[in-house]
Amino acid sequence: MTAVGGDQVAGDTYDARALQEKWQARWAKENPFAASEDPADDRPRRYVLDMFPYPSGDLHMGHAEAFAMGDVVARYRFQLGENVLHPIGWDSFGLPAENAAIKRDSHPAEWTYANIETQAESFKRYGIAFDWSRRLHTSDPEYYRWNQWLFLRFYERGLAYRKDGLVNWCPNDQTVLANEQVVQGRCERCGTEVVRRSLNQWYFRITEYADRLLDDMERLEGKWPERVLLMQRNWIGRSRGADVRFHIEGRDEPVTVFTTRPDTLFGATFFVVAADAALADELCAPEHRAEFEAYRAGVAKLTDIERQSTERTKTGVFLGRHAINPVNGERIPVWAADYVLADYGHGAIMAVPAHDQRDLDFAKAFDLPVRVVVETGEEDPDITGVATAGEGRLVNSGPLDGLTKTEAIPRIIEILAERGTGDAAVNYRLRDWLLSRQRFWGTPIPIVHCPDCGEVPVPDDQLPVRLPENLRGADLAPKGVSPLAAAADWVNTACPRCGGAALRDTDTMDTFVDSSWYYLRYCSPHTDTAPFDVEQVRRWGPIDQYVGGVEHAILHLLYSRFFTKVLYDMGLVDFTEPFTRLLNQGQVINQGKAMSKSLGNGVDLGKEIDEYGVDAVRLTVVFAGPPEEDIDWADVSPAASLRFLNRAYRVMAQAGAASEPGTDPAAGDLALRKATHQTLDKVTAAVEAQRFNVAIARVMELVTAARRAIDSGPGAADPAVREAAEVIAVTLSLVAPYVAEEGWERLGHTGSVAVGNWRTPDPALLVQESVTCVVQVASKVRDKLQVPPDISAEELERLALASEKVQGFIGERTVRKVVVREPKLVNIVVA
RNA sequence: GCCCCGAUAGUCCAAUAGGUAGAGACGAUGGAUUCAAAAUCCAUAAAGUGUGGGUUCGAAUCCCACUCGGGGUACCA
Repeated sequence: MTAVGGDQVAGDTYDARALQEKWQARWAKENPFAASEDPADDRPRRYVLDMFPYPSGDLHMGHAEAFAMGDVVARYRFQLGENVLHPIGWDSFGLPAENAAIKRDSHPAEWTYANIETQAESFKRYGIAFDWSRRLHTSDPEYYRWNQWLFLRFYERGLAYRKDGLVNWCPNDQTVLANEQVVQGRCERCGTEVVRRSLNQWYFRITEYADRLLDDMERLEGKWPERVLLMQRNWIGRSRGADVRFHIEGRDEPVTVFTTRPDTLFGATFFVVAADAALADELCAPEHRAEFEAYRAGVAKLTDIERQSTERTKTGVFLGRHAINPVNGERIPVWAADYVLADYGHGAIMAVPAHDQRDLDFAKAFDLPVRVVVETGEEDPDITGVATAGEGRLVNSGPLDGLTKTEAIPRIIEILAERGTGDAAVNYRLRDWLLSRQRFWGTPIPIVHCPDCGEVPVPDDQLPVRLPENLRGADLAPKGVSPLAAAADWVNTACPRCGGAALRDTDTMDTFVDSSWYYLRYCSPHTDTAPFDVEQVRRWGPIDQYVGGVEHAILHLLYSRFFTKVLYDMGLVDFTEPFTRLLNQGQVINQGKAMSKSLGNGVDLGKEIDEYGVDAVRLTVVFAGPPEEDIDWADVSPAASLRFLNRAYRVMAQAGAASEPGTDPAAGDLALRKATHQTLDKVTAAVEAQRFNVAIARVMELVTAARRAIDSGPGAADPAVREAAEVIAVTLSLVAPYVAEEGWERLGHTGSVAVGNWRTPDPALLVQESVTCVVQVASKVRDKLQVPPDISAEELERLALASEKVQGFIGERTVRKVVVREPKLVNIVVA
């Protein structure tokens, strides 16, 4: 190791591994990143949270990126001297642990907790500024006990309930899934095609909160990524329209349908009931029974993918019944079909083939009449097969004739309401959250089924209902019912109400329940009398900055928002949105493809760290581009990051060797001082705006400026060089904590650089005495002038016109107009 | 199909409220250093902003259409 630039400083290339060990030990001892609970501590409080990891193995590149981003935010807040809460824990219930246990003939806890330890060690090496004392694992009984407690509170409020219904069933994982966990007709985790099964399951009544979940998003505007808000809005899918009641011949009760186009009611030519709805079964006339049953059986066999294919031609059967259109008394045939969904609206529709493509496709398939009721000027849908949806006047619609859609909708609703056959109505695409799972490694549902008392909640003082510990390996294999059912001594229990023999509910909760409120538990992780200490949550909540991947855009984020609103209604939290700001970091990919084991193109985080060191890896992921964009590992260079860090380190080491801390920078080189303060100003702005890659570019400039000052300027001993080096250490600490600490120490400081060292730029050093003004003639740059920044428009115009170059370009032409944007631009418009 | 987002040197990316297209980096080329190489340092070249229109004194930035890429959603009545 030879010193460069003439300064003999020992070790001017840093040894990443040695620094990592040295500073990890120091941080472990000094605990600089613990949040203060002292009520007298009046520093601003800041809650920064990364979505907690699932312990699937060791940390990988994706974690490296996500946590590096979150740490920039947290460390910036630490540097500002704020009281920062930046905790870590594990989302440690879930299927992979169970599958591993089956394979290894062990208990899921073994695999889970071993992985957690591995990840914890890796996080420590990775240098994330966590408060380790708040660590939690959702699979601990001390944690999941409160899932049960919360479930019971939801149950008391009618927000947790059981119902029969068609549910998504994954044949591979042998469990039901929530709607949110079915992606394109496939199981979100294993990719198996999901089928529908009719089962009795537990649900959370999230639909009751649909309006609030939707409307409260207004307050997240500008603070959450626009696309996440959009995805949630679409997912909730509020549509406004009307409920219309149709009398069915031979049935006492009318059947209600929901429509967003009540204005087209006069165009309804048939009526369709979801084939798998109970209503279809009930309405079916005896002479059509056989045909209907055959049809229904065929539909039940289809997977969601087959069923949802838009290519598929419409199918259905006539039920041998007729409905009466409430506005014109027309008799229209009632059909059963699978294009109508049993669980949306009322599971039945009025079909208006002229103005709805699906209804038209059906009408064409079964030769049903098509009646145009909106004159849009488009071709006859009965001929073209294309339903018309444009604007136009209503026709063939009695009292609505001549009206536009916007006029007709309120009018028809009024008419329906007067006759008592309809009302304005709202429907949502969002369904209730199916929360039971037929798997082992999750939170047992704290309900006992008693032959006499029915469904009985387990009393709070008997919580937690612990998972049995004697099941392992093959005992956990999926059988279509929860493995818990096999634990006879666990299942058989006394009814909490009557004391008689009863059975425990054997399903476990969706693990998204765990993650819906974990952020609250961090505020008081050791509380054992409640899920969280209400006072502590009042102090810390809500989260100022949440960081995580877009894959949770609807799942976790929607559930967590729902939980927060319920807890607000219960008076346990005083805010209604859990995550004030959200940052979605991108993914790390390789050569254009997602990294995967099967492709064998994975980048191993451990190897990268061994080769380049933690700081270089962190710098690489943060510098690669805007945080929300994907990083292709083929496009980045950790080697280059390491080179830069060495350069920065050398500047700090040389400045440290040449001067003492506390040197007054005022006497230093003015140009470098200005560069330092400009950098500080720009880095602060970039970090605040979450443009971390730009912030790093600014630090790079300062390193270059300091390098030059040492080599060919005032030299390493100049106070301005020390000032620059210190600012380099402080700003670099957000991404390269080890180099920053070591550099800070080399600069002669004894404490950690990481906390409370951010500086405010000196405004006097930010003002520039002259700026470059561009003078354009006909929008082309023809001259540049050095002018004072506070120059007046008149003066600048005079100077610009006085320029010889400019005059040369104006020539004989007349000046029509002079646009002056002092102090940076003048544009002379010529004829 | 519908709805969003994006496209800037060979590559990744910058460009306050339209106002000099280049901050930073990778790579390339040349040079210094070296017996040579690595490392280090210095220098240079490189696009007119996906395409076509429009608004404007002036457009990467605003508007319209299209192309390509990415994402969401999929019979939601």
